[in-house]
Amino acid sequence: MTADDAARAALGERPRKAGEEGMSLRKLAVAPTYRVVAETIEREIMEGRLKPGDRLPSETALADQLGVNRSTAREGLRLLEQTGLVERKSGRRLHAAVPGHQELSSRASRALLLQQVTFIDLHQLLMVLEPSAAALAARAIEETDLRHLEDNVERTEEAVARGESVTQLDLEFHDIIGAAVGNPAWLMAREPAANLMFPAADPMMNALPQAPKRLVDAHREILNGLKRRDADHAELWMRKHIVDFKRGYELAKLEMDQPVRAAGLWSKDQDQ
Amino acid sequence: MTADDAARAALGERPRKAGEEGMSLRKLAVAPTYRVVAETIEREIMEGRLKPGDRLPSETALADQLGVNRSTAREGLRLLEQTGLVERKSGRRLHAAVPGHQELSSRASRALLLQQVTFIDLHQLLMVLEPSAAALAARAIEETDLRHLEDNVERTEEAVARGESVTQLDLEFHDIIGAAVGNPAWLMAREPAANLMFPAADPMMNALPQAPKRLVDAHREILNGLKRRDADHAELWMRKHIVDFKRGYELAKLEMDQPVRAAGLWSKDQDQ
DNA sequence: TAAACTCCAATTGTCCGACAAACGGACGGA
DNA sequence: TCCGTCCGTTTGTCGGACAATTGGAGTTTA
Repeated sequence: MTADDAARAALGERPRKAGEEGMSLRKLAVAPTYRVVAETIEREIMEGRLKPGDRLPSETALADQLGVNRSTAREGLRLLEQTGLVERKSGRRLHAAVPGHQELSSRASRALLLQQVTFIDLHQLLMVLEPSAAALAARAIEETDLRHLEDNVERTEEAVARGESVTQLDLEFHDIIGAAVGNPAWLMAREPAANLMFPAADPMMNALPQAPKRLVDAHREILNGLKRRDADHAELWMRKHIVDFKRGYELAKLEMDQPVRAAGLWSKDQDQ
Repeated sequence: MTADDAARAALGERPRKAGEEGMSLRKLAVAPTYRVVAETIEREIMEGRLKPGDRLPSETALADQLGVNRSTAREGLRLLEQTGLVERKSGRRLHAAVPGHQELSSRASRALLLQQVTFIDLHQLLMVLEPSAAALAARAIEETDLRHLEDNVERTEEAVARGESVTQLDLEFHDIIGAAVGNPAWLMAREPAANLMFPAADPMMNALPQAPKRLVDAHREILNGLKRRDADHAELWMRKHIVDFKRGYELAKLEMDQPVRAAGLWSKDQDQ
């Protein structure tokens, strides 16, 4: 019995010996052991036997339990590490975790880039999502988020006055509203597109002198709506605001149906 | 010079010797080499030096080029493998690839489950997305997709007649429309939620005898709208349809504000 | 000439063993 | 009780090894 077989036995699989007598063509579609390892641990987490926050066994212990070599176990852990199902607390030890929307949406954004998503695509989606987000947020938003927005708008005004770029602050403004909806699914739906579209508007801001001012005004109105819990007002101005993005893009004569290019922030998100 | 240092040198990093004289507190946040490997290859792909479909170097070649051990290179590859940036063509060899929305959205769905997303959350999002999808699809949908929808509706009618479950077909119907929008960002926004909500409606279908019939009727009307390129009609009926989901859930006295549980299809997507 | 077969080198999956560095605690002293 | 030191653990990385599988090159056959 090879160690390979031992591993599969321990994991509840069947050995994949090729030359057995009287066998009926088993052995198809046996996943590599490292993937079986990852799936095993994933199942432990998804089915609640490992709760978020729990420490995972050490690599050696894990390899031992599963009956595989430590290298193999490690490869399985790498798979999970990328998924976000396990994370490092304080450097070393691995803990089970629930994948945050950040990692997932940054990956999704990258995928969209590779899929040659266009400005129009992003705009089409956010044109639908953002106004509704504003309306929903008007009912659900908490005081602290309102303060964050207030603070954000003030900083944006200062940035405009100083002639600095406002894209980052713009992104932040919309993120806060997205989060204020209080719906994890909503966050996940909007974030990949938002992360690409708002930064993609940067060239437009540079080309049109009046654009940043219009942006702040719109943000201000949206914020007013939210503060008054006036869903219609917030939604209306959000819609105007998003429409403005496209109009600005046209005025600046930027190509809307070309694949968007990665904005500057795309190499720094590697660390997490 | 340890091999570790060699690796970092080859990868353009700086060594992380601890006891250098006159150093100014470097060495913080040096990522493990396997991650550097992954990021390096990822950059090759994102910046177009490795185009989708290209074969990656063999593990040994890769390890050699980067000056790291094969085991380390492998761990880096595992990270990418999960991301979907590399995939196996015909079993063995690795090729660069663009992550498909399927892998990403199944991961996202799993994350939503762990984040305790509720039926209300999912419904709130799809209530906004699906009607617009219908309207947009009415303008963009192609003949072949219309045929797929026609086929889908017929199969759904048969399933209803036979008293079989229609959830899978329902999901498929909405997926086709989502795809017909012709917007990768749209797909990514709706799919994670759709994959959870439509199956979550299964218990409701069982509890309410008239529900499947209403579902088919709505699908039929939506399809009619799409065929006539009548965006308003398609959107209207889609809205009714999605509203019905919630109403059905209420009638069936199912808990809408409890975390949705994984539907059956959650263990089969492991193979890809 | 095209299709089928054979065989080998290349590649992957897995294992074994080893070691330095960093971390986490236990332990003992102030 | 607080703090610094010491030691066992754990992780990151390396080297080498081997069986199974595969992609092709080269050869035979239809």
